[in-house]
Amino acid sequence: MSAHLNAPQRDAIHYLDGPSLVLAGAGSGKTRVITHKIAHLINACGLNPANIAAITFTNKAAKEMQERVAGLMGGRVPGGLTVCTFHALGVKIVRQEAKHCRLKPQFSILDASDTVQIVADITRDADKARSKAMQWQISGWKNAMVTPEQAAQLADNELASAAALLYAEYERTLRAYQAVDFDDLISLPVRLFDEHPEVRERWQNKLRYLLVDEYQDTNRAQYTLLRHLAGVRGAFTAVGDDDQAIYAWRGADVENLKLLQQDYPKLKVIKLEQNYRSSKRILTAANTLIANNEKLFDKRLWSEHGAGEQVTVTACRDAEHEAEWVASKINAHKFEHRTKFSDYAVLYRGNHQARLIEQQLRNQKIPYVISGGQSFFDKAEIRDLIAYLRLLMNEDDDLAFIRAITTPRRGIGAGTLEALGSYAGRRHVSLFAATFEEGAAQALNARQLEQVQEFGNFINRLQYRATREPASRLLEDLLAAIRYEAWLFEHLDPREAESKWSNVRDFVGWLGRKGDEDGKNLIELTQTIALISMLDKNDSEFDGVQLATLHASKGLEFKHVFLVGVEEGLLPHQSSIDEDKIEEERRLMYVGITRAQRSLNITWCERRKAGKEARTCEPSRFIEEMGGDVKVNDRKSNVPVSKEEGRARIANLMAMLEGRGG
DNA sequence: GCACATGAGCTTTTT
DNA sequence: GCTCATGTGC
Repeated sequence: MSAHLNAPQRDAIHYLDGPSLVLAGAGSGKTRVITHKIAHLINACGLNPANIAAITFTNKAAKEMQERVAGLMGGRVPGGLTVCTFHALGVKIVRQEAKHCRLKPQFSILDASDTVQIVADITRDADKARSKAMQWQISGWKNAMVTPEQAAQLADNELASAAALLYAEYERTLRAYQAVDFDDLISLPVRLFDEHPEVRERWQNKLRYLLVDEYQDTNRAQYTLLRHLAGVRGAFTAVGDDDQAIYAWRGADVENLKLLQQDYPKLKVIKLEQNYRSSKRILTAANTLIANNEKLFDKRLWSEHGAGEQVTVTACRDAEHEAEWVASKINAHKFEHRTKFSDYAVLYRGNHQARLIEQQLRNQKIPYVISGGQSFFDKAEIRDLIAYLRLLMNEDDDLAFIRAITTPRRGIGAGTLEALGSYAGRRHVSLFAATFEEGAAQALNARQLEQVQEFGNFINRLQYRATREPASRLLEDLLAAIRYEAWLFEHLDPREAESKWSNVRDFVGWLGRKGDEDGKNLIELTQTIALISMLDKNDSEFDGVQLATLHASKGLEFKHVFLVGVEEGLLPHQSSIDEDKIEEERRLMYVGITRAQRSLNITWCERRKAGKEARTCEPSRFIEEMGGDVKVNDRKSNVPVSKEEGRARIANLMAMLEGRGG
């Protein structure tokens, strides 16, 4: 096993005398280092798996880490081993220590749109963009461990001052709902450990060795949490690459790399510079591009691979043609090289770009998977259902109460809710609790009271059953009781209702199976729902082209990569150009390039629709910065007229026939 | 007082 | 294309 490891990798794995930082270039085997180190700690050092935690930033990375650890450890993740995201670890801590955080263990986790709505509710401001900006500001403060009092001092513009005024009430509102936002999942444990040394010690003794993936993406709060957990022992390995820092917008600070050296003077720094992933031409393009950035640590990636295919740059007429070209190219390439669909990835800057790509892939009968998945939980029908689940778990969750009681419509509208809300506000109780108070009879008229209490009783009955019956049966009964399917078909056109209902079926089926597999009831499932992404389940088996944002692609690799929309204004994004944040965009491009093993195709559009108007685009400066060893495709051949498309269709058909025959 | 229909505006990246 | 915001009928 060790035979596959190079010298620096072995050093990184075997070094256990103190804190270490592994600077791992793209494709240099950093996941291999982390997973082998876990195996080493357990097998060679005799550490109990329950005392080890590997922390990642995304669910996807956590899942891959688990699979690879299992691969090293005889097919199973060792019992008790923690491999999860920062936020999932935060949830675990806050749930277990809920009373110290003044929360009940069944607190709700709010997502981005919930928190924006809370800000809007507090300000009674209909301007959603402004609410969003203020929530953004508050989130930034929380990530930087800035209190409401400090925020008031720091605020240097009108919006920030307004947000500072809101901040404290925002926090009070969350607590009143017995809810936390994503930022709390990090900052609450930090505060907990600040205030309760004995709790901190307990966790330090539980998690005796920490491995942190993508360290360059930690924000201040996450770093503080890491320090609390690592304590003076400093038993941790942080793995990161400053060239792949792409989360500054979320408060990540590459300075944390420097800070680590300051705070742990004995920090052992190990560099991994041999790239195992990409052919030389791709690696050279990546190196040449990233050389345009100021470097924090000097690092030079090299590879033993051959030169490989030339990187291609293709200009397309517009985004439709771009998508069409990519789809045709995949079909043709697959036929020619006898590859699998899952060997291909299409990467893009923004989620909205996925739509056109999806359309074209469907047109050309190419199977695909979209990673990211968050958007699935953002769909109205899924949020409807989650509102019920959240309410079952935590009846103080007023946001969930309002959404559930009004969806589907059951004769309760704004008027009723306003009356109930103002009564609940006077009594300082949740909407749900107010429903059953005697005083509610004065606040509401007889019909309103009856309807509201009927709903309350309905929820109570479900709650009673939720801890006693299998999740799948309860979900079925819930859907039947609220007549969700009928409601969808009554007020939407059949196609839309069909699609929404099918999403609901997917979600319910998935949740039910998960409950049965893990032996969890509905309440327990709901506790983790905000943090998991459902699309994690099927990607290993399914043969489809991978669609992902550049951010979501980090940590993954593909034989053949298509990087689309590489234009000024998109990559680098206009807002980054305006704010002079080009370097992070360049790193994003670097991440995209370094995903590719064998071939890299870059496309850009001469015209792109921005809202209604189509506007003329320039190729991204990054294309030039990659150096001259690229093949620029002739523009005429890129307009996929019927000939190209026809050829692709035939190729596709033949591939299908071939598959059927043997 | 409530539900439904139409229209406008918006899209950077994630937990 | 998809959500939210506002106006009209029951």
